[in-house]
Amino acid sequence: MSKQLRIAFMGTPDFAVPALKALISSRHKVVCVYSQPPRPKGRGQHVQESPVHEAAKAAKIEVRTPINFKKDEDIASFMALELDVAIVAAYGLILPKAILDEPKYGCINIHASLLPRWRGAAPIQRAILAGDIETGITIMQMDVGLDTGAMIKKKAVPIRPATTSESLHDFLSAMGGSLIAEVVEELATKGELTVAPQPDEGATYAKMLKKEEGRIDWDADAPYIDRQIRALNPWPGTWCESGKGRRVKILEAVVMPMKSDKPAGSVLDEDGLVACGEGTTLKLEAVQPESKKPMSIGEAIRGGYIAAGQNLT
RNA sequence: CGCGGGAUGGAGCAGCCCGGUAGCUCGUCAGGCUCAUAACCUGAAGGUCAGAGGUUCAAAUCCUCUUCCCGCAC
Repeated sequence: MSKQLRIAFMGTPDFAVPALKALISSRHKVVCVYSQPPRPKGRGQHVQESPVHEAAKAAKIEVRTPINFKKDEDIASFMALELDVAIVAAYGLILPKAILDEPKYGCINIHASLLPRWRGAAPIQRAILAGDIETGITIMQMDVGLDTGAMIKKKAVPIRPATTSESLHDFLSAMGGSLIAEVVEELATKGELTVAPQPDEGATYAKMLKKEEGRIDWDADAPYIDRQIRALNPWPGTWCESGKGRRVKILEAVVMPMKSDKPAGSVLDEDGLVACGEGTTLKLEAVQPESKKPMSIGEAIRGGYIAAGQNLT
């Protein structure tokens, strides 16, 4: 049997938690976890530890939350860990070369796309928004570029018409956990990694999502708006305004085969059919008015939030 | 103490400002109609009005506090 590896885990949001847990339950040793520092968050601005931070604490692993790796002392304490490898998943910090090169086998990243497509911050959402038919997980050796390192392992999953960012996120998150466990075990057994250089050809960048991208432009065609709803769910949410400046999130909708010559944004009937760009139509299924809980379109209409004949903007 | 909205039968709401018998659209149940139906007609059940105090002859409604939920911001 090969040796037990000393691992550091670096990650922040929910996405990274399954990977951390997979490593904790492996035969290897997670000696330290790095995460973004606790910040005021959410309603009430309470200071909250990141999901990875909490998971690490629950497992009684030392957690470090440096602002960045510019200070010598932070680099020194990282070196003092005498790592075999560092596993990075949605950490939220750019790692300097000194850190990348420090562990014996370098730093390995879990990325939620089929690289080189969708390098960057929001690969899951961008893949859905763009209408890709598949995406996946790439495990790669990190280098100084942004998600440009050599690829170790890749696994694809289909994007179906009902796929949302939320469901895809959870699936890829779990898959990332099992893949990284395989890679680490492989590394421990063979003492090296088989890597394939990542081509720049076909590379695209997944820019961070902006709040404003969640606003619906009813002049867009229904298939696009549908992808927008699925891609931006649950964050930042897809929304429009319905009378009186009240904001309404659209949680679910389906593209309908009917055509309409009504102005984009018109609510056509009591079932929530809405006219979109180029004559296409979209039927709303579930919405959430400002200050209210999510509800079906039927409830929203009975509640007076949406009415046939009105214009959504 | 970041800003704001909300809590009323099973669901979504109205009523609150100007205290005085609990209302609407649905759902549920029963009966009717129909070849038939998620349709239509008739009827019924179902609510400590989030909780606790206070004011009042009288509180869903006015005052105070508590709990929970949500949107924004982040």
